Amino acid sequence: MSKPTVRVPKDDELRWILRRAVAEAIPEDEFVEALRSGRCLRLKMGFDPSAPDLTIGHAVGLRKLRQLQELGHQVVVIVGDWTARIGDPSGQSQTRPMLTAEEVKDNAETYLRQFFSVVDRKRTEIRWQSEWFDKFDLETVVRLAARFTVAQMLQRQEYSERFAAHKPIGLHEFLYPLLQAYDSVAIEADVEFGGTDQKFNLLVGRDLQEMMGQRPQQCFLVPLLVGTDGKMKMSKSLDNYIALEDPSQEMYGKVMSLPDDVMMDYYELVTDVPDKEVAEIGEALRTRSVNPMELKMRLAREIVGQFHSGEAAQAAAEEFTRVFRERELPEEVPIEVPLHFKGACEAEAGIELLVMKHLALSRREVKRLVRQGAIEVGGVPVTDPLDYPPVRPGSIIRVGKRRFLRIVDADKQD
RNA sequence: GGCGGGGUGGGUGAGUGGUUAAAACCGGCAGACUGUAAAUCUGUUGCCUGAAAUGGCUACGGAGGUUCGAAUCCUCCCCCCGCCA
Repeated sequence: MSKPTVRVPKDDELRWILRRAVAEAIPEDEFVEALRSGRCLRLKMGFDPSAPDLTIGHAVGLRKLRQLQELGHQVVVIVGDWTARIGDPSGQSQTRPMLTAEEVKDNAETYLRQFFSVVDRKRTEIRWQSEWFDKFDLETVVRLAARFTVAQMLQRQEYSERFAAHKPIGLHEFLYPLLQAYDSVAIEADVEFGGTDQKFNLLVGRDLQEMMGQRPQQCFLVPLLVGTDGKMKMSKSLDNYIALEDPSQEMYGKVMSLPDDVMMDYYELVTDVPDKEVAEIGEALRTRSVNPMELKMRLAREIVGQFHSGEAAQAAAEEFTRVFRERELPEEVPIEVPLHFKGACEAEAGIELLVMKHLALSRREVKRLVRQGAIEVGGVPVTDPLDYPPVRPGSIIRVGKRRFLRIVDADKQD
């Protein structure tokens, strides 16, 4: 493996790396020194292949990795195929079902595909925990566990909170930080990356390396991105996330659905809009000198542009305006419903259709929607649950603001 | 091992024999308004049938039982939490 040459960042670049979208670097002076040393750093980032969808919340950390790669540093991504079996004890973590080897492999693949949409694959080493943990025997595990105390574990907020709230803490959960820490030893990490919720785990890694005679890693913590609900951290389980692989249209819409007052977090954490400009936008928002919608549209374009393309962002913006501001029909309605017209030019389309196509959960819900005036067929609002206007091939059924269905002639399909 | 507390709808959580498909809040959905899928306001929010209903079905950890009737009472089981050991 050829040693990549490492570039030492200038002051303004260093400031960007260290200040923008960063919660904490521990210890910061060590980290700065490391960057200035010209040494190629091994940047560790681990993940559990249990829920493989990456969100733009994850992108905050990945973008940092990318920045450092640009300087020539080496990323080491660790597939947590062992820790995935334990489940990171975040908040209300339930016991997760054990994944089969096959599922883990699939999930890891999916994860990495998304990971490399931000991180440079060429400067990344992929390692699996099983490389070292498969060789562990009970004695090794016991010795590892013996290095830490319960009191130390209870320092972690998640544990202490659960403990205080009389919520169960499985013994094996204490193993989680230990395994993650050992990863750092196994790959001789220089810096480990994670969200602020990972602080404890990363610090355990730092301690363990030192105990085992290695140079202790620095911990680089990025802020957690708040979810689209504007309250909780973005996560798949809370269903308040924007996935890296969300289609451009949906990604755009989800950004537009952010509460106005979390926009600035997004500007700072997931865009490269320069600090000065971000500050100006923040000011405009505070003084209400600009319609917040304008600022949010800019944000949505930045984000879609980054994870898709400029053209996709442009198209999404136009489509958004058409559908939501002008309440016109979208350019394309992806859900098609083949109906048999049998030569006739019109046909009946009942409520079953909407249920079948998952535009509603039950027939009951459809009736409710009708009562609320949410359904229109071919531009005509449905007012009577019993009386649906007839449809023609090409008719569009609209449910609420954003659910659409297009009727096609089944007999003319192949 | 001993004693005590607890398991309710997507979430939090009230409810101790009928008026309870189950308060309240959150979330979800819809409508109005807005140059945002923002905010705000209003409505709605188990399923099936029905024009509608004082119609049916499913539901309060699990299995049985008492009763005309049970989320509510009894028995056994499973799980969680605390204190003591």
